[in-house]
Amino acid sequence: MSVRMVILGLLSERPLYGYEIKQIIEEHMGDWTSIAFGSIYFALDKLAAEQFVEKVGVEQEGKRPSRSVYQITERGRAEFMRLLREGWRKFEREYFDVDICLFFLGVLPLDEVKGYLRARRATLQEVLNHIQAHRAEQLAHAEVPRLAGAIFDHSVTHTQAELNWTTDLLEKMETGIYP
Amino acid sequence: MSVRMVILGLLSERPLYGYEIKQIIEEHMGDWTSIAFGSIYFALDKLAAEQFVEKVGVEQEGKRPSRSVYQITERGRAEFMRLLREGWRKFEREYFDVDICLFFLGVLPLDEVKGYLRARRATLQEVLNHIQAHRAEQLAHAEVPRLAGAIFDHSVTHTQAELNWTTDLLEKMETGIYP
DNA sequence: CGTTATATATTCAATCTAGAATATATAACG
DNA sequence: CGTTATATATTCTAGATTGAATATATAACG
Repeated sequence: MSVRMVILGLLSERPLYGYEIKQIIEEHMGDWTSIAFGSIYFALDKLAAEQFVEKVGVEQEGKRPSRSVYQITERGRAEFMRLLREGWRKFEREYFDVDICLFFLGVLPLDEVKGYLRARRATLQEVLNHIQAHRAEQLAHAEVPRLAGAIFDHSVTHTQAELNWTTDLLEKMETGIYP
Repeated sequence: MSVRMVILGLLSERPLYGYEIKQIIEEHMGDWTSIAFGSIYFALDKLAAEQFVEKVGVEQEGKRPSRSVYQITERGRAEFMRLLREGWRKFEREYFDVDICLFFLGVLPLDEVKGYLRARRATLQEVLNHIQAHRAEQLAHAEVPRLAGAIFDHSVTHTQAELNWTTDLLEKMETGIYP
């Protein structure tokens, strides 16, 4: 549902075509979301069928592929607000593949797994550094909305949480508490 | 990929049929994973076509629907180990719908959003209490493998992280730092 | 100036997922 | 004992998602 939310949100500011939406997402939201081309065009089709958006025309620059521009409708604005309310209200549990790997610990040699955990720990530390550096850099530009800080903090918090958990698990494995 | 991993993992212990796999997942892994019927039967079909599992026969108790029992093959065991290695190695960034809602803050009245954040904070605290109680209860039974503790900790860590972030964001909104 | 790389714009096939629909068996209950 | 609820077992459809494939335009570079 977040695909629909992003598209309606961006279209609520001005009319856009598919490729442009992809570009905006990558440029302005790339740190905390990712949506494939297929998903965007699929969602635009569906939203148009539901009359939440409508095709306002087909532009073409020179001989480049023509582009279908969509604008949001009144119904679409209402739907966007509904989706936002739903998004704020719903709390989704998230699942981690690593938990499944851990559940089947014993299938792979223990030392091999410890190696993976050490690598994960290192990667997580790198990711954390990267996010924090990127955060500082982004927020130096005053143009970025203030809330961008909160969104960065979200990533930082969860990455730090994952790093803490990984470090703790590895320590318990190395001192023989686990498995 | 986690669907395949779970199925191959469970089949690596003994032959099972689809519904049984669903039951085991809900009973033993329900706290940290969830797989729908459709996904299980789809994956079994696919795994069979790839010769990672094979149908060993069709049981039937009385006049109940017959059940197709699958067992893992040697190729399947190798594939399972490959998937485990891949699972340990890959680090997947996760995205949160709430970040998108936050990006579009300003569309809904600010007080309404604050209300949602307070509700989220309360829900998160409840979820945290619930996990911790459940964790204590589960680990009291000595039969549960020791690593179950680590998996619970994973949920606890991330739920706590989410709670911390939410609390912080709300505080900044209430003291006027945000938006 | 010719060649290669990159950017523009969309479509498509392949895959995966959730959950309702189906159909029957047993348990529960007054 | 009849009715309702729940458990067993799978199938099926509708929907969603990804990433490659397609086709052209501009930039880069020696």
